[in-house]
Amino acid sequence: MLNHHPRSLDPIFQALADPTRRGMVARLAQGPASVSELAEPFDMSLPAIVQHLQVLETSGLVASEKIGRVRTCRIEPQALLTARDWLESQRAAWEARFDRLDAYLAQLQAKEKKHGRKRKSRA
Amino acid sequence: MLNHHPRSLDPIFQALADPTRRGMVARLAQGPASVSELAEPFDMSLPAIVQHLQVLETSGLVASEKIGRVRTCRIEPQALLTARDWLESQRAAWEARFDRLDAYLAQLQAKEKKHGRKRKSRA
DNA sequence: CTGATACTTAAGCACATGCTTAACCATCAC
DNA sequence: GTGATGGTTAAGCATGTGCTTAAGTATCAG
Repeated sequence: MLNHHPRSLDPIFQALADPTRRGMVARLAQGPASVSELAEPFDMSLPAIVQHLQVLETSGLVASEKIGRVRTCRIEPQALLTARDWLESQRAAWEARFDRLDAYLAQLQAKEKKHGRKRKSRA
Repeated sequence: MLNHHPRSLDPIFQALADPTRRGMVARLAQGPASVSELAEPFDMSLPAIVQHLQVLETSGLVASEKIGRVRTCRIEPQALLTARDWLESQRAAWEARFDRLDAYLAQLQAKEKKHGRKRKSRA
């Protein structure tokens, strides 16, 4: 059984629930960038950008390292995978139940065609 | 080119950034449920549950219909897919850049050796 | 050294979020 | 009708979020 409710998903989804932070993630998916490079597309003060960056780092989606006076940020793909896998497992669960329902309905119809009386008992 | 920053991702990720709401999504992935059924696993007042449900509905992750006095909720798989696909596209972008970097490094190494054989550096 | 660059820290503020309790409304069973 | 069931609405409150400006630190360029 998969672990469906790890608390670590909280900060990941929280971090992704903001267009500025998603923009940063998308930028970093193309390769590492400095803080100012990350800030450039956004009409926002640098402290605001740094705060977004802290949210991303705390969530584990981004890591960074300071060399000289430049902080270089890179994406942390494992956190991305953690979120994607949770979503995928939910989708898969939904589809499995959909398929079971579908099979059940097909069976119902098949039996009705033949005899119109016999029914499977399982729900 | 895919549209990477639709605003509709905001409420979806926001909705998923809470363990109670993820629990409800996981429950609904197994099949429809009433409000009280959804509330049952959580140590929380019913109005709180209904508020979480509203967040899920506004995000498009869940839909519901009231029949008699019972509101039946079901998952809305398209919203789940929207979120999953964004994550997957970021992961894919990261991997593509990783592969390009890898190829570049391999090429560098080949040139350095002048006559050296090609090597895979990503075992 | 001097000044510019690249952040960093601190404080403050408006608004959003996640609960609560109390009261209310609409079925359904009898 | 009465009462129980399932849900809804309203109000309030503590805490969190997303910015801002102002001021500070550390490095590099000359």
